[in-house]
Parts: sequence; C-alpha cells; structure tokens
Amino acid sequence: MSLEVFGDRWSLLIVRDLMIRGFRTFHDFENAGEGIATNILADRLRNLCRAGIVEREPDEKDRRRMNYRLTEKGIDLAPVLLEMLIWGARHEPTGAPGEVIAEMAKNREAVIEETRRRWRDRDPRPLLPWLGGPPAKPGKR
Amino acid sequence: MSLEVFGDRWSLLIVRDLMIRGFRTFHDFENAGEGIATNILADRLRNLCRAGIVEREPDEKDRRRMNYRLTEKGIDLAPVLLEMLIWGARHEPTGAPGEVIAEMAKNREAVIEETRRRWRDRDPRPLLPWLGGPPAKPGKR
DNA sequence: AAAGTTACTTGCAAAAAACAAGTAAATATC
DNA sequence: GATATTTACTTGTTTTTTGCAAGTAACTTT
Repeated sequence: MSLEVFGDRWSLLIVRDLMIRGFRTFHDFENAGEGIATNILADRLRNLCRAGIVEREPDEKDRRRMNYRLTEKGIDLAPVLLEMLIWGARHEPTGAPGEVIAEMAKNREAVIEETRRRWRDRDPRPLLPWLGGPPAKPGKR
Repeated sequence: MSLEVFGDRWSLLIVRDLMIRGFRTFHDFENAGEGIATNILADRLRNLCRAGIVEREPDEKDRRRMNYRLTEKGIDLAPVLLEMLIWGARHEPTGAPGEVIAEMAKNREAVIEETRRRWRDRDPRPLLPWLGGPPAKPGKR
C-alpha cells in the first residue's frame, strides 16, 4: 500500500499536526506535549522529507529556524486523515466533539477543500482547534 | 487520533488483507510472502482482537483452524483504506493498475458498499485481485 | 559580548522486532 | 490405529529501533 513511511508511531502524527494543527517548526513538535524525543523527531522529519511528503526551508526572519511544510503529496493525505478522524470519533472515545466530526463527515469535500486552501494560502490557523494550535513561543510576543 | 493500534508496520496490512484480499487464517498471512514473523503475527492479531477490530472463531470443519474476521469497527476502516489506496496509487509507483484506482476514486461510495457487502455475506473473493488472494492451501484440493 | 534560542547530534540503556527452532492439538494418510 | 502433516502458535536468542540525557554549532536577542 506504499505506506511504509507511516509504519511507526510518529510520522502520521507529524503529518496531522502540520495539516490541521498549524505546526511549522521543530520546536512546535518538541513542545507539543506528545513526548517525542528530539532524535526521533529529527529522524522522522528527515524520512518524511526523503519520502517527498514534507519539505523544509529556512525561515527568512530567523535563519536558525527551519519551517516544515507539507508538499502537494503530503496535503493529498488530507482525505486519509479525515477518514481516520471520522473513524476514531465513531469508535474510540476521543477528545473530538462528536457533532463537529459528524458535520465534517457530512461535508467531506468542503472540509478537504478548506484544508487545502489553508495549505495553499499558508494560513496557519488550526483546522481543528480542540487539538490545540502550535505551542506559544516563550521568547516571542 | 486513536490510531495507536496502527503504530507499527503490520497491523494495517493485516486489516487490508482481511478486508480486500480475502485472508482468513494465520496461515494465509504467514505464507503471503510479506515476511512477517509468526510471533509478531500472533501478537498483532491479538492486539487487533483486543482493540475490537478483529475477531476470531474456530473453524467448524477443522477445529485447529482459527478464522479471523473484521468486526463492524474493523470494516468501518474501509474508507480509510480506500483513501490510502488512492493516495498510494497517485503518488507511489505501486502494482495497482492506475485506471482501476481512478475508477475506484470516482465511485468511492459504491466501492465501499461492495466491500461491506462482501464482508456481510462472507464473500471471500478478493476485492483487489492484483494484490493476490490468500495463498493456496497445499494440502487441499 | 553574554545569554538565550533553535535545530539538531551523540552515546548509552531499554524496548521491540526479526529469526530460528520447537510444540501441542487436531486432522489426514497409510 | 499408528504415523505423518497441518495449524497456530510459543520460546529463546540476536539484531534493530526507540527513548532519554546530554551536548553543540549557528544564529538572535539583550
């Protein structure tokens, strides 16, 4: 099924967080409280880049910072992620509000189009706010 | 996303093979040439049962043989699998004939309904013949 | 110029997976 | 009805992957 890239606990979560939580940087993932170790994170991001699902470019403002972003191939995973979300909401007690998911299931196409739109426009607002957006940068403001 | 069950290389493939290749027994998986070790296979089948995605019942004809089957929760993964298949066909060179996948993408609902139908009716014919059905039982026929 | 921040890497312990072999129970064969 | 075979595993052992703690180079902020 050519999904070997996702044969681990983290890769899919990384894609999800890029797609619907608005994550962009290494720091976002590291401090999201999911408990991924930094070596594993670096490794998974590398793999995803190698697989053509994610790309990285240095930030223009801060040259230390890398911005990670889904490629076209990556954003094409949106339908997969959406179906997973729907399945999870139906069969596992998740934090996701049931009626929101039901609504999403009904408007599949619209939700996917909105996901793509945010990706195209680099709109960083998380699609699913209850998952939480990227963690606040402590040094910023 | 409550998909921790699939945080490994094999569980999803097992579900796929139950869903669209018509696999039923331990032997089917063991000899499908995907190279899964038997201890891992036993462990993953156990996990999937525990997660309520798969159930097992002894065969009536041959009491040694266990038949594995998707539960309702398991067959509800059909949309996820279908989207994965579509994604894989678009972005990775797979063995899947492109136009068949294109057709599937167009008739999403029909394909899912047919998958469910085969599951309900215990129709063992593989949905995607090019993946290969269950391996021939050597002692049979 | 000193003190953070960011995105990593390195080394080591622990956990998980792969490999090889063995086993009990049921069935088929002679 | 004794022997061989099949099925679904389990039990060691080796190899690989992961998790954790610590460190570092490049850059930015103060």
